[in-house]
Amino acid sequence: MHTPMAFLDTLLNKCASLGHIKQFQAQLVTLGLFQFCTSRTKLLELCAISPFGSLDYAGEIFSRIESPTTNDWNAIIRGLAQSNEPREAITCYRTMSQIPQKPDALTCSFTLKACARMLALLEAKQIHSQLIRFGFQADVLLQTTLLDVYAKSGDLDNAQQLFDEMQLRDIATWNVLIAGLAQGSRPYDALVLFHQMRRERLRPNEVTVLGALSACSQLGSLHEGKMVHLYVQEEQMDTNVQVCNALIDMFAKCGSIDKACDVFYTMRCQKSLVSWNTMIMALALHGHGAHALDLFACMRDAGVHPDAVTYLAALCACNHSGLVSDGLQLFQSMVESGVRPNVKHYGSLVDLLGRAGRLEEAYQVITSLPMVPDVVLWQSLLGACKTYGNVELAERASRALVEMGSNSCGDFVLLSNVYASQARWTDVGKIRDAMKNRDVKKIPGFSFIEVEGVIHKFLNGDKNHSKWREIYSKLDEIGLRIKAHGYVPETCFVLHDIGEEDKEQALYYHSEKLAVAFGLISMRCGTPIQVIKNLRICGDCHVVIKLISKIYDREIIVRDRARFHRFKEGFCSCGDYW
DNA sequence: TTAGGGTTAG
Repeated sequence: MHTPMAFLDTLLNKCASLGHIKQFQAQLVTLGLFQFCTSRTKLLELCAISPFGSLDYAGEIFSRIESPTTNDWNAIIRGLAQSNEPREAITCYRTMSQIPQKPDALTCSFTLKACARMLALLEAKQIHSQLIRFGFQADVLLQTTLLDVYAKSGDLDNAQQLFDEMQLRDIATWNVLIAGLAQGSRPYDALVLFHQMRRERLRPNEVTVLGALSACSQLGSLHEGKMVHLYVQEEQMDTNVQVCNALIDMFAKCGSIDKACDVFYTMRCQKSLVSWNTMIMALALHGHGAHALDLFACMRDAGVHPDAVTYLAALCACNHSGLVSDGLQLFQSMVESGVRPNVKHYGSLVDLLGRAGRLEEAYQVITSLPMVPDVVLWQSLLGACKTYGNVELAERASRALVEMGSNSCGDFVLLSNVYASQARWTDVGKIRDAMKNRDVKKIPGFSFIEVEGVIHKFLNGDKNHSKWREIYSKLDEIGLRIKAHGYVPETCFVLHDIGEEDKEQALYYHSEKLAVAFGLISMRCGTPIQVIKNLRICGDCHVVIKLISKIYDREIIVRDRARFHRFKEGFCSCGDYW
């Protein structure tokens, strides 16, 4: 014998379309139960959050409730938090604070989720203080949600503090902080936490591993990455497609394109679109353009449809390998296949045209863009103008950059280099003055190198390393040897108001050179030296490292912001294009 | 009754 309520619940469980939801609502109204029974709240929730529901219709149901309960509000807020308009969830939460039905821990949880999606730190802090007032703070799930908002919004100090203060943590709590640190600016701390977790005999799961791998990728730490890989194999997590994708990305970004290929080709699970995208991007990063285009063709044969990321990766591969006509064709086929190019795709197109010396066409692309151009497009054009010595177009690009409010050091240096290449020294001087007057933003360059599992970091002109004297004397030795090979410092890469000799000094001690010198003195002969730089590699360093690879017969790999440079026997895998 | 953590570009 069923009670009427149990009967309603059974019926509700069978709802699988908006039509069913409407029929159910009509039943409730007919039976006179709509205003009073809990089934109404369940119905509302179903309508607000299930894929076949409708948030708009949920709003309509909600508006017919005479006095909505906290649970009714929760259903709506939960729906809004996962919608395209998460801000509405916060608005709703505020409205709710003014009525008799007070928010509960769940209301806060859903609203915080909305904050996390919007990176709304301020709003999250307000809710945090209310949580303390309401006495909800002991709840692990809620605390973890809160921790997640702080971490995602970049307030890592608060996230860390919250974590330290928590009485009770579970695996999700650790995962949130690890992922937050990894995606924020503290990948090293993420790995420390990962190891601490293992020491405390907690068992990292797939989510933990994804965070740890992301940290390894950023640090370029092959040593750490291999350890995580080992753990993945031990725990048989390599059947998880996301873990495999993260492994591909990690190996590629840590310089080991062969291992990345291994993982890709021997995956035990079904490859996803992301697997293909990651692998194509990995090959692009290493300048293996032809292989990347092969894969692009293979994925279509495998019935996987390329998306905007795939096209970007493939275009990037063409760019980095100098496959200009392939790239232009690819862009065309993208438009034809209905994938709408975004500003990044146009950026690649400008790069391709610029690289081919088709500067006017590149300029036309930017000026006829169906969207607002970003600074990167103009910067690409400016770079191409430098390569081809086109002063007039370089000035136009610079003007555009200034109008867009760009105040980056690199832009000024590029224009100055264009002038310098034409021996227009008065103009070079003007740029220098402009830079002085404008308080130009300069992102400090730094480089990492991993030696025997320890990561060493160098800034330009850094003397903080315990072996700095040996490093500097190695650089002096390098300086002498490369000059004997005909090296002339390209001081146009420096733009300070200093004399030529000082300029040479400024170049000598660039962070990537310090890291390479440290590698030479501390790593066994024959071991490749691998360095990671946060910015693009400097032109002079590129010349110097090519020479070092030849004179010292050493393979040197530099990962910069854009790609890998593999120096061997005096040549670089980028073919001097970057 | 209902909650938290996840891979590619940028």
